[in-house]
Amino acid sequence: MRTMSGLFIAREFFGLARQASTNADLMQALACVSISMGFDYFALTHHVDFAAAGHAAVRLHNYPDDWVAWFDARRLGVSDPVHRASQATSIGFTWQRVPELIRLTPVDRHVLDCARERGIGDGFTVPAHVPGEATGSCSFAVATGRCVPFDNLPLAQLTGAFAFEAARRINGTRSLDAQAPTLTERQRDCVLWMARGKTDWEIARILGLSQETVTQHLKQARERYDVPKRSVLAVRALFDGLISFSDIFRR
Amino acid sequence: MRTMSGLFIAREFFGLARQASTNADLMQALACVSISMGFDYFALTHHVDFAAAGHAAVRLHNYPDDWVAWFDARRLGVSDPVHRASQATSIGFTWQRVPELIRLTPVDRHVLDCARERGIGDGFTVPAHVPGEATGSCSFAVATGRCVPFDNLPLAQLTGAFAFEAARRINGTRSLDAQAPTLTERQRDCVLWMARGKTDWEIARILGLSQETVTQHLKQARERYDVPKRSVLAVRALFDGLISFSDIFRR
DNA sequence: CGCCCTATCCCCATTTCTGGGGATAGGGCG
DNA sequence: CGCCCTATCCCCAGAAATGGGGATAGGGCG
Repeated sequence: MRTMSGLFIAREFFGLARQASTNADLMQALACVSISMGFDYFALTHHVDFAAAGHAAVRLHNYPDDWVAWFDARRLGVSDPVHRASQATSIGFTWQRVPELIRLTPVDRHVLDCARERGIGDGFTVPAHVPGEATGSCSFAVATGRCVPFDNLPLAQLTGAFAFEAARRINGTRSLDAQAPTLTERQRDCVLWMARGKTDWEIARILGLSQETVTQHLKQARERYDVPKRSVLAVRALFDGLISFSDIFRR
Repeated sequence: MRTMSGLFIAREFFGLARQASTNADLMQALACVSISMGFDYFALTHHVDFAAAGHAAVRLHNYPDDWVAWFDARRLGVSDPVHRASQATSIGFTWQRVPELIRLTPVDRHVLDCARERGIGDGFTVPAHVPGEATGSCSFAVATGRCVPFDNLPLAQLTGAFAFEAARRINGTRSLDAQAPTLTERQRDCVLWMARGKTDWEIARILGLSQETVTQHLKQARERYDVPKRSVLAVRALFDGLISFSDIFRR
C-alpha cells in the first residue's frame, strides 16, 4: 500500500532530520530516505564553486566518485544546468523539464550527457533560496536507465525542503544578534533610501531635509555600526532586519 | 482516518491547481483546501506595496475586509513581520516562531495585536523566493482563539508551495531568457570586497590589481544590474544569492 | 538644573566614486 | 576570420561621500 508507506517514510525522515546535529547524521538520513522513495542518489548543495568557497558552503551527496571528479574539475557548482534551472522556479522539477526552465547551451547538453555516462540518469531537484544566502537545492536522482518514482515526487518535495532547512540549522544559520545596534527612525529612513541607490541630494528632496542633514544621519548610522562605508552599512542593516529586501525594491 | 484524508486532500488540490487558468480558479481551490486542512483563511501574495505595485503582483486571499483595509492603509505589504520573517527561512513556519526569525519592533507587535483583534489568530506561512523576482509567500491562518492544525503542516507546506508556483504560471512566468544577471568571477570578487566596506584602492591591494581595474569591474557589475550606486549593487547581489551574508562577514 | 539624545542646519578639505573615453591580450564561437 | 566576452591597464573631469569642525531646539531623565 504505497500511500501509507509514503507518509511513514516522511515521518521517519522528519524525526531523523530533526535530531541530526552533524552533516554526517543528515547524510545518513538522506541516504536512507532516498532509497525508500525509489531514488538511487541524493545531493544537497549550495550552488557555489567549491574550489573557491570556504567552510560555510554545504555539499552532502552520495554521487559516484568519477562524476564528482568530473564535476569539480570543470567547477560546475555555479553553472550546472540543473542548478541554473532551479533558480527559475520555486518548487521541484524533474530534470526532463529543465529545457522548459532555462535555455540549454551545447555545453549544458554535454554536461547532462556526461552525467548519464557516469551513472546519473534522471532526477528531481527541490530549489531552496533564502535571500542573502547562496542559492541551493536538494536533488534526488536515479541511475542511468531507471525511471523517476513519479508517485513519490510530493514526498521528495517535502523531504528535500526539510533536509535543506536542517542543513542550514546544522551549519549555523544566522542567529538573531541581540546586541546589534539600533538606528533612530530618521537614520533608518536615510539608510533605506541609500540602499535603494539614492544620493544624499535625492534623499534630501524625498524626505524634505537639507543634504547635509542626510549626510549626518548616514554618518551617525555608520558610526553606530562602526563601519567605514555605506555599502557595508546597508548589508548590516539588512542582516539585522532593520530594513528588508522587499522594502528596498518597492516602487 | 486522517492519514488517508491528508493525501486525498493533496491530490484533489493538485488537480484543481494544475487545471486553474485564472486567479479566480486558484482562489477557489485555495479556499476549499484551507478549510479541508483546518485553517480559516489563506493569503497568497507577493511582498510588495500594493498601492504602488502594478499588474504583475499577485494577491489572492480571503481575509476579513477590515483587516485588509487596515493592512493596506499602512502599506504593510513590504514590512509586515510575517513577510519579513519569511525572508529568513526556506520552509514554512508558524507565526509563533516569528520572534525566532526576526527581531520584533514595538510596531511589529502592534501589527500582530491588531491582526488578532480583527479576527486573524495564528497561522503558517510558506515562503517562496525565486532569485530576481519579488519575494512572496502563501499563508494559512486560523481565526483568533483557534489552534493551528499541527498534523496538517506538512500538507500545508506542499499546498502553499504548489499554489505559489501555480500563481506564477497563471500570471505569466518569465521567459527562458529572463534570468537574474550574472557576474564574472572577477566582478563578483570586487562586489564581495566592496560589500565588506573596502575602497577600490584596498580591493586592488587585496586582489593584486590596479585600482582602475577594480573601478572598472564594479562599474561593469553595476551596468549588468542597471543600478547607479554600489550600495544597491551589493543589495541586489545579496538578494540573488551571488554573494551571501556569510561570505561578507567571514574573516 | 545639567546632561544626553534626536533632529536639524551649516562650513571646510580631502578622498572616493561615477561617467566617459582610450587601449591590449587571450579564448571561444559561428 | 570577425566578433564577442573577459581580464587587465590607463586617462580626465566632476559628482558624491567622508572626516572633522561648528551650531540651535526640543524632550526626557536623574
